[in-house]
Amino acid sequence: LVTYTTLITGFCKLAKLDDAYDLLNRMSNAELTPDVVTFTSLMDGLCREDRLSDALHLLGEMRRRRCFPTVYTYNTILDGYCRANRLEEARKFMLEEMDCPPNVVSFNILIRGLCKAGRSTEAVEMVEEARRKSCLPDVVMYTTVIDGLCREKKVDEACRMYEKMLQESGCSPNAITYSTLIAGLCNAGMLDRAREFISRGCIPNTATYSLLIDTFRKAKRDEEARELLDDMISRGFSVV
RNA sequence: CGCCUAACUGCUU
Repeated sequence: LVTYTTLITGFCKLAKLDDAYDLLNRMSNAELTPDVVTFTSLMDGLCREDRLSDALHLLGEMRRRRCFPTVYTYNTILDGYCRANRLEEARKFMLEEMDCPPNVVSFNILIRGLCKAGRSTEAVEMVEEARRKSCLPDVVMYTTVIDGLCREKKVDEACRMYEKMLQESGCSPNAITYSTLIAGLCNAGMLDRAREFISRGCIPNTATYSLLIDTFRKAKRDEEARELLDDMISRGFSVV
């Protein structure tokens, strides 16, 4: 069962739904009953193909078979609503249709949906809503909101979220957080602030450095670009 | 030990 489900998950991620369904049939032929993970993976595959209504049907089908959804299953559906830009329905689903409490991933999915829809201000509010509902904001949540704010050119507010993140217990920025924030600062032309992050505690990766160096060059600040490159080398990055 | 969420890059284009 695990082997089949693992393969089905793989096909779903590769957007090879036909192959996934083939395997599902072969499972039944082998007298194996799909479990909640199998169903969740298939629903994820359907959602990624923008087939939310089929995913919802499958949810009904699994319940009919006395196979009960978990928070993973519900999160998959939530993400399906968000992909379809049906954010109000996503929210309604979370509040009314789930028979288990949402977790931090549930909120992260909705927050990402709001950000993608250019509604990052509401996303910021939802961080507090999550906290009220005992889902402590994590690094993914903060990074998502920071990215959303940056894309809407609200870079100052993004920096404020970063500061807030530092106050949060059990949550510290990682390389993705920094590359997100630094990309936002670069796009806003705030090169000096971007550079401060590098010189402080930030964990940069190659992509972050490359973007920063490139932005300095475009701003005709070759001297500083050069310094960053040296900095990069001295931190042990291999430069081609 | 198998399923859900974040930046960049690449693939699907």
